[in-house]
Amino acid sequence: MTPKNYSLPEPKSRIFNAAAALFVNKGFEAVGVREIAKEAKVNIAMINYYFGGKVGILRAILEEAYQKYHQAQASAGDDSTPPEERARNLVNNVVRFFRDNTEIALVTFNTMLFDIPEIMSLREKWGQMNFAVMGGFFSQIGVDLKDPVHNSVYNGFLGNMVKSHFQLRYFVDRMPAVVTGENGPENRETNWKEQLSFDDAFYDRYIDLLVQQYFHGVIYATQNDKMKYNRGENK
Amino acid sequence: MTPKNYSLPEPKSRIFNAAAALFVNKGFEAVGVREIAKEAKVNIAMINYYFGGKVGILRAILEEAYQKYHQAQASAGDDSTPPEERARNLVNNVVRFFRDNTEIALVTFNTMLFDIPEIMSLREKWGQMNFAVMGGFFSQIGVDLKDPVHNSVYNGFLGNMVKSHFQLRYFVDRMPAVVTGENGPENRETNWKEQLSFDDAFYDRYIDLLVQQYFHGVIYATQNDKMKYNRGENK
DNA sequence: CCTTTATTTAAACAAACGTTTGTATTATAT
DNA sequence: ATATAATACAAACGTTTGTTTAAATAAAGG
Repeated sequence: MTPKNYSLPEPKSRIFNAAAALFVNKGFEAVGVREIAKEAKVNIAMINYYFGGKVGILRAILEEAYQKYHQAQASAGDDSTPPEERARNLVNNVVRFFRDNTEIALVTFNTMLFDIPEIMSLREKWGQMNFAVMGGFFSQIGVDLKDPVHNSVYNGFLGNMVKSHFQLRYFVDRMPAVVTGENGPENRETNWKEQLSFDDAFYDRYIDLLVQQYFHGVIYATQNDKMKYNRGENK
Repeated sequence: MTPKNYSLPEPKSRIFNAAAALFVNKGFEAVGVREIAKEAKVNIAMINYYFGGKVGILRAILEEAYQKYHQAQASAGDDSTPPEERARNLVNNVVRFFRDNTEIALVTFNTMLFDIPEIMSLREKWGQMNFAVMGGFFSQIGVDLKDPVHNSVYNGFLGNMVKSHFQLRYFVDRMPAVVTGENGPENRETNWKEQLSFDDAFYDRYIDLLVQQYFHGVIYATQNDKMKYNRGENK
């Protein structure tokens, strides 16, 4: 047996991290235990030993990510917080969450799209938790989640916006920095990448822009909806 | 050999439709050719015969969906169209596209998230086509896609918003209409579903709300961004 | 009607899948 | 030092995978 190499994390976390990276790139179903084991430098039986199997890794990733995401939502303020500040806290927390946990966050959001029998109950449970934790905030800004049209626009709005950004950033981060070949419009994203740093200054401005977009949009849109469709009252 | 049953569509379209439904529910990698063949009532070798293999079905789905999506974007107006009207046309077209092609649209958006070797070039190509077809519109509303922060918020904003709605709607459409058991907060979505019709009236109001949210948000947010960060000028 | 082409089928193939098993090795407790 | 518990390993297992092959059947063309 190979002696332990103390410069590596423990096998369990190596498996977790290797799997997260592979799942975010290829999706859960496309990644096999042999590939994970190779990436984590472990024997494949260790996946069953530490996680009870492949699905066990996914479950561990989802539960860790969701606990953090939920915490990000819940700590954005309460009903005494002014709504714009609460929106800003929320976006700031969610961005922080994605920055610190990009891979498991993306795995979680993307896994929720598909019917994976062993984790479908998590999808339903987390949908309801989102509903419950964000309810106070929506009431503050004039959004009625019991109205299906409001629900369709606003439920998950900010989470999905931030997720989309990090998904695109993840692609960009993995692109080669230098592309040999013609320097034309096709290379626009690569050129853009070379000049780009996803640093605090970037995210300060990103958060500001997103919050303004959201907050000023929602004020006007919900009032216009109320006037135009005589909707918006609690039932 | 079973005689042709003329009440069914041609085998090729049966395979396409069965695969689209399965892919949207479970994801491409989790669906096998035997499952598709069974659902389509064909022999598995026919998947190779008609589509060259499993990936060929996916490619056919993606190409059909993207051609339509691109057309929806491109036909929303041109640079002489007032920007709010153009935004409304765009959202209306995209919603129309999703309503008429829900499954292939969702398959397309969700497949783009993962590295599937045979279709990765499509992802890059379509990212650039989106960039090109939407450029005029963004200029009209004060969004500079060459600014990475603007890009991060606005590139794909409306497409992703509408996609998220249809993704959630797809889950809701597949939920049992009646849940036996306790009638409590856990059943909120089911009760909501019973009262709900995704009819033209729903989408009229949905589009209105989304366009107002977007349009009024973007006007304010880009102006605030310009003032606060001294940004926004073309370079 | 006969020939050619197109479509469908059942069987086979090689590879891959996630899990299990028994053993070896290492770590811990006394 | 010995016994027990924990960890790691290689091999095996039964099943599944997408593709291919050869033959049968149906459809089209002359």
